[in-house]
Amino acid sequence: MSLDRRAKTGRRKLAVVASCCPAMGSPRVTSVDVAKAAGVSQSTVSLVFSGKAAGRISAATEASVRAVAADLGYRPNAAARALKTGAARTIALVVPDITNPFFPRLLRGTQQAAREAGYTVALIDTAHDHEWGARSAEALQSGPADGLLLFEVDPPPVDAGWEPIVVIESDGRGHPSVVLDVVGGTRQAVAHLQALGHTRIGHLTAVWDTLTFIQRREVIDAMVDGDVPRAKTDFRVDAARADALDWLRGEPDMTAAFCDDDVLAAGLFVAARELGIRIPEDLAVVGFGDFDIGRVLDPALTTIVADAAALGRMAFEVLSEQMAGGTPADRVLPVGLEIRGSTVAGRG
Amino acid sequence: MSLDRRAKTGRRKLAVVASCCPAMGSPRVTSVDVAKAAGVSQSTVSLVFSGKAAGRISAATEASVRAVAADLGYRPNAAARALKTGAARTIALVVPDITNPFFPRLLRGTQQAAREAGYTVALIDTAHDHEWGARSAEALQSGPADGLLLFEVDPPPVDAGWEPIVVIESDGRGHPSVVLDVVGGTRQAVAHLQALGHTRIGHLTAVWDTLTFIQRREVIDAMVDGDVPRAKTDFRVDAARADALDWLRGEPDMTAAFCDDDVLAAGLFVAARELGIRIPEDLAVVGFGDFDIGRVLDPALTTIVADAAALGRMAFEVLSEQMAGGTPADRVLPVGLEIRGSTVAGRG
DNA sequence: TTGTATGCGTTATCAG
DNA sequence: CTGATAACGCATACAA
Repeated sequence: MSLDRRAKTGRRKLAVVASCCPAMGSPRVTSVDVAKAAGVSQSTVSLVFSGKAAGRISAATEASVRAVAADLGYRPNAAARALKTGAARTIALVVPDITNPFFPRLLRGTQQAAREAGYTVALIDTAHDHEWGARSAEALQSGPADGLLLFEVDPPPVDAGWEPIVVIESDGRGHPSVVLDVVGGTRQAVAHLQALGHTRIGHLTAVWDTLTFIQRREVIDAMVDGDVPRAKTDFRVDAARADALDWLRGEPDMTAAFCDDDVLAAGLFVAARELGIRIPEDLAVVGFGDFDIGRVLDPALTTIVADAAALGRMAFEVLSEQMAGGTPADRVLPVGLEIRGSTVAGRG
Repeated sequence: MSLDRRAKTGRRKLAVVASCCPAMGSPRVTSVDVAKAAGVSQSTVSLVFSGKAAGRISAATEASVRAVAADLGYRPNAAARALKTGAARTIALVVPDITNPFFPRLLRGTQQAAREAGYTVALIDTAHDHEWGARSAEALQSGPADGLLLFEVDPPPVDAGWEPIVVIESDGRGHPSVVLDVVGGTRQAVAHLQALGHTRIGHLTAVWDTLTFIQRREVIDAMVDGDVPRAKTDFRVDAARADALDWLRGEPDMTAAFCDDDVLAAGLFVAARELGIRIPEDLAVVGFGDFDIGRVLDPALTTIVADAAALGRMAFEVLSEQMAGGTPADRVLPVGLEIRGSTVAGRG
């Protein structure tokens, strides 16, 4: 009974709450409140705020509704809208390590594209916890996200309880995928080193056996004669430095190294510095990614330029197509070799 | 009429959709579907999945409900739950530049804390677009997020249509805030330089006039005699390098520089290298943040260590308190000076 | 221990 | 051009 009365005098509620205690909870203004205050029906308010007012609601009415709404501080409730429409206008991007400079750029590109399309991006950083990644993907499917961008996370099977998914830099297993031209980039890098006369080329590689790293290993193994000196390490400067220290000591006749990431290359630089190994005279180094950390090294790092932002935008486009009901084709983003001082003395 | 019939034979829908065309849209399984298939009521299913089954639903029933649900691929609809409960179990973190190494770490810390509490973090990167930041904050209040963590974004007034907000590294204007002990850190750094005998100490500062940078300027101005050589620059290595080049040329008698960020310091290093200025002999350099980019410089960068992850965790804790209805106190996170080779030769 | 009924705030389909 | 009214899927007081 008293509830009914409250509903009928609901308009007064606002003033009361505002002057009472905002901390107690948000004074939620609904479309009904706006309708009452504006003297129109709730559906009119809805029409105005869902952008479907054109040609259906008079300009005067719309203006007054908007004015009243602004006055009351009304905002459409996202949960209710999502429930009704079945779309949250949110996508999730799941990445293994937001701490690696590649991923912030990926996120930024994704977010730019998403923002233009009116989508919000929720970023999930799994910190290389595969299970957590998989569970996040699972959880996100329940509805918080209308679509998923998965970087190096095993996607759920295509047939399962299901939602638009695009896979980045890994095997789509049926889902559309977006990848860098890792094979092409690695070939360029190795060819560059070989053109410089290097024959004993090492590979400082990631500890993870995911598609992108497997491809690099395969390309290098195929292009380089004999066995390839190889060390696996974590994508952190200190870890890379420590592992590179051992590696360099154990491979005295290695004259060039391909690193799976600029961060690894930076670790290798530090190790080389400690051992008195000169770059590029004693050791030529190539990285992957083109991060700031490679540009400030002395000499600057030759690297494979990967446009992470473009990859993110591309991934969003593909996801868009998929959310629109299409069946997008896989895409490959070209990469380029940027030659700097770490392979050619006196350069950059 | 036909709608009613569909509702009644709804259970069959699943099989049809599954065998037909998954790409057409997700075969949404609802708690009603599960209830029917399990031969229980919808509320029983709800009880099971909202974790309130203990002592109310028999173990056998619960097990069978779960089995059927798993079989059908049921996931509770987040929007419906959010609508009903009024909480999305999501918070948003708004940052100015995810590309700066500080913020990924901040995010990671926030996410760790949030995850433990069962919250998801949505990251919004404004790319230093203040308006976009403000609008995001506005938009997020509608309900996608139960609470907001705002880094260097002007918070909406406390009294407005309202939601829990914690402000990081800026003026809360009534909202609880979490900040680094920037004043203490800057003091330590300047004192360190002065103890080394430097008197002409410059300041490579940010182009933004936000609280944290204003504080640093004030501390330095107060501690250093005479005018302080100062240059403003963007938080990008190339921008910092370019600006530092001019700055160094124009300030020949400056013997030490405090940089607002390790990224700026890295730019300064590159510029100094190009000009043949030796670090630390000709110029001692202190950074802020303790990023990888400072560790790989030669010599390594003396810096103010700011634990971004801890700041993120702290911010989430404060937000938690607030969401729980409390009125948390502001908090300050201590920072420490890490002395390395860029100020003291032969060190690190 | 389980089932029934109701409403969260929206959107969308209709009459008016 | 506008106003009732019925879902959307879940949670919860209450009845059984």
